[in-house]
Amino acid sequence: MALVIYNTLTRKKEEFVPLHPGRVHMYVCGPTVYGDPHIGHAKSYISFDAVVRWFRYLGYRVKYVQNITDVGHLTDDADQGEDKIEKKAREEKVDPWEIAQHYTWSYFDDMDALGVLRPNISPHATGHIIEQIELVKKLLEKGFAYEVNGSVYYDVRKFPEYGKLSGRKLEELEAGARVEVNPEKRFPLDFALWKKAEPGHIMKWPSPWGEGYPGWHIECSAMSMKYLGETFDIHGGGIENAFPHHECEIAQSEAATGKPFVRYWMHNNMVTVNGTKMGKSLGNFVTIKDALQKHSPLTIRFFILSSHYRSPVDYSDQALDAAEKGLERLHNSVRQLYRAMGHATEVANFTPPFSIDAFKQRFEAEMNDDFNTPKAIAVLFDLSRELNKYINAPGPHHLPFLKEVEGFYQTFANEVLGLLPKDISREPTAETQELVEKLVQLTVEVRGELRKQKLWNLSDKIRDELAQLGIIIKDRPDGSSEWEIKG
RNA sequence: GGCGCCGUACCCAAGUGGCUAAGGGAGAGGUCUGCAAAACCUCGAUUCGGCGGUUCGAAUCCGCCCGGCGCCUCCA
Repeated sequence: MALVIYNTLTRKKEEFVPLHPGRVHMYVCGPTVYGDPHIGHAKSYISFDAVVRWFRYLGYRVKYVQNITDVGHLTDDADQGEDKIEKKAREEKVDPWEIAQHYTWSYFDDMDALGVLRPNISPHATGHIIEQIELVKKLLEKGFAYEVNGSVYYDVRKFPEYGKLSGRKLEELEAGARVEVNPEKRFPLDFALWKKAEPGHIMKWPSPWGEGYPGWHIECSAMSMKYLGETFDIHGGGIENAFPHHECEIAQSEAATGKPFVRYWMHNNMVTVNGTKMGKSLGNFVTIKDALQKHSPLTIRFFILSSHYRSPVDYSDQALDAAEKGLERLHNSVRQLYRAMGHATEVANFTPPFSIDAFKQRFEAEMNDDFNTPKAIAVLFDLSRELNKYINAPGPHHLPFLKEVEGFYQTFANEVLGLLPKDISREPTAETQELVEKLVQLTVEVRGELRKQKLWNLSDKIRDELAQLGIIIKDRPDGSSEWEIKG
């Protein structure tokens, strides 16, 4: 079954055909590192993480590039105002390079915690000044840009296709323009490729036009084409960046190379709070670090993947609590599977109680339909229901079959969606863990004796105290007990 | 004002022309249990914001209306 992707450029789902067979070249706009990442970032990068993981499952060799914007992103309207990183640096009374470094690490810390695989290349804008200058020079040579007083602007009227991604026309944009026009611009919608550094500006570089710094949009064109080629497969990012950021990237890149820039544009929708967009400038954001105080990383990941990447999702603690319970249900099922594998055998004349292959096909079909993670998750729940029924039925259970089911969970729940805890199989990782298990086992056995003697007060006390330590005891009908450590 | 999206059970959330409208949470009843937890079984939208229209057939297409949101200025 073919993979189809919703392409913002055509507003249709299209079959994915890679430019180079067997390979996917993909670029996703990374963060501007002037603050701790929030749940909105989590949605974007978890969504594209699932996309990358799915391509890898399908056998593609993925080259995933995600930039770090550490210069050039201005605070206000188009090409006015202050550099966001310099502003933050002034507020915190440190230099801008420290700000960029600090929040870059903060970003990766949070992504690591959420199980987001690192990109293959994480280029920094400040590390690619030369490439950006070269691109600006090329645009000047080709007549798509003009220099005014040490700054260089892109002449959007020279690029007739400007607006093709976001479905806008220049006249409409001009009419709706709400910001004061920079007098250096020939046309209100022209945008900065290079900005002259005003006195006191710290992050600046020499250029053919004097000391200055690159505009925001140019970095993505320069870096994506450097690492992925002048035409590449997929460019992703938040929907709010479709215009103007991605529109400008297209204009710059296609004007410079004369070739199509990107084949498939993918945009994730946003996270809302009480129905309103979560955004840095709105101040209604919840940082990932804050969220992790209340919810586990897997819960956040599960919550994000439970809605489609192109749909908005409303963040609330209640919603996260519900997600946590749902995810726990899934985990219980997998834990039960590992427990059952411990005493399963070969069953003669075994008839499978359900078809694993059918589940696999369903899962693949859902993911191939524009990465429909909510439906893929529903498939996991359906499998868990079937598996629970089988395991709860009188044994013995067929080990090869259970192993196949395990393979399913490992492949799809773990490798593709990243939703299983590392220790889900409860394999002891160290002697100490073994010792803990033996001690708990001993305690549980003693409690079993107490229960036989109907010393309920004492046995309940042991159960409650162990629960306080995170060890949950579950008594079975036949008088034996199971236990597990809750993370 | 321009462009675009959404409105599905108590909550979250799939489904975009045709089998019984996924899945999760919460809830109710049941099995099991000394109790509890977990697990399992059963129940829950004759209906998809409203009103019209197209069609043999629509939650799905078209029109209007109501409500919410996004982009058009920085934001994943």
